[in-house]
Amino acid sequence: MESTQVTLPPLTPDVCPVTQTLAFVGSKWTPLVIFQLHLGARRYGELQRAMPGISPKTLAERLQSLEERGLVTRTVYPDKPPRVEYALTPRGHELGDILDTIATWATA
Amino acid sequence: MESTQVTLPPLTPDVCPVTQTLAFVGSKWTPLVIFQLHLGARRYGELQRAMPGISPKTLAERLQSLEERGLVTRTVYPDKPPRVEYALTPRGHELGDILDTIATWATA
DNA sequence: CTGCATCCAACGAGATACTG
DNA sequence: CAGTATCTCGTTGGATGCAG
Repeated sequence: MESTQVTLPPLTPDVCPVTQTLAFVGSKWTPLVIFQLHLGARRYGELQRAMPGISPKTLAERLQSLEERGLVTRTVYPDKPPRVEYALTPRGHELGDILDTIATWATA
Repeated sequence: MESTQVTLPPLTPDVCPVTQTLAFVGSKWTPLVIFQLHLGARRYGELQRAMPGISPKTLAERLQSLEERGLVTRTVYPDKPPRVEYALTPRGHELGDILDTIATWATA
């Protein structure tokens, strides 16, 4: 082969899949949310307590974005009081693995 | 082994190496700059032409940040007119490889 | 050619209070 | 418990003009 065939993106940020991915996971708190869920399913309140300083608004936003992108599932158990559990999808765990790689690189 | 040993980060964004890395590469145009340099050394003007729409200010900012973090080298050839060449360091190429991985994941 | 200085508009994210 | 609604502020990045 002549080049390593990585589906070379067009050169504007809006249409580059890598740029879009990184802009998304680069938003504040997102990596930590993924890390938490990579360890296992978590409830809303657990996540909030695990990440001191995150606002409810931001946490909800992150979880919704992740759900829209098919990276997490949201499961509602109609208990009383209500219980909602978040978990990574297989594709979300793949991303979690990539974050692990970055962690290794960043701390080397 | 019991867990995959990834030096679990503290749970606030400011001190998480992964968060810092992703916030940085997630800034606009940065992935594309790295991509370009991952293919080979480039001059300032070449980069600007390769990425239509990037402003000189932003390009300069990105290159300086990358240099400060030890990911690119800046070489000045005292020609007339002046010529400046940018290239990835070994560590920069490692990051480039990670971006390739993300590209594969993102386009799968 | 390779940048730096300035000004400005847009977006992201925190604080806080309130609801199903 | 699990969010939503506002409001506000800081930062990012684009446009432009000037300098070495």
